[in-house]
Amino acid sequence: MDVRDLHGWPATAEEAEEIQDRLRPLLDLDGPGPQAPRLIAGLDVSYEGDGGGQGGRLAAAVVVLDAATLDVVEESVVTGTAAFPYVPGLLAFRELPALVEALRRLSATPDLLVCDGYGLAHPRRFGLACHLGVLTGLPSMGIAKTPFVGAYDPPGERRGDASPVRHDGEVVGRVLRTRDGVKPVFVSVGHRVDLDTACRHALALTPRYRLPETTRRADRLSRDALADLASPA
DNA sequence: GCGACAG
DNA sequence: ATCTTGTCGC
Repeated sequence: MDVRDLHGWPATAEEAEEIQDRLRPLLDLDGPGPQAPRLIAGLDVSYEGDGGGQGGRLAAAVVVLDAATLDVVEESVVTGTAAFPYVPGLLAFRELPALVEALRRLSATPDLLVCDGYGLAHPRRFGLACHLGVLTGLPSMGIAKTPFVGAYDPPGERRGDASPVRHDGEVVGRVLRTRDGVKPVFVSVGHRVDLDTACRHALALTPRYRLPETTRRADRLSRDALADLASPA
């Protein structure tokens, strides 16, 4: 049983957008959110072949880290198929079923979910991080590698420097420099956490590299799972 | 009307 | 996301 059986699944972009509009009011944006989480989960999905259409093979990974040491506490990875074609703004409908299943197989309950992509900084204010937060009830946030919606001024060159991302007259996220002189990342809240707290977690998760350890670990795990699919050990 | 467009 | 060679820098 997966999320598609619970509420059906959109067959068209219009239906998908309706679902986002219907779930958005369920978001908790009051914050501040977890200040000292013990377990932080990273989520990522890898695709096989041309990862643009629907039905292609994929691997969804969740890696739970000890927030204090960034050591891996638990891993979960599932293979499946893309549940929707890639459409900017509708990424969640592609990856949600596999990600939710991977989360379901976890024995630990994370205090925070860190997604590879956006939360509130989304055309309809309901990116993947928001959707996962509402479905699980867990605090969630997104860290994306490239710009999507909104305008911003380039942040300063030092780690920790940041500037707001504005869209339709609202601050929907923050461009954050996680390493000195390296291209910044885009942080936005998902559910039950505020932007300041999300950025603090983003910095805590990047002691060495531009991308957070959560997504680095989940990316490697999902990639390896796909490789094993092609040529099992 | 014409581009741009998370992963 | 994935497909791919070489190249610059620590």
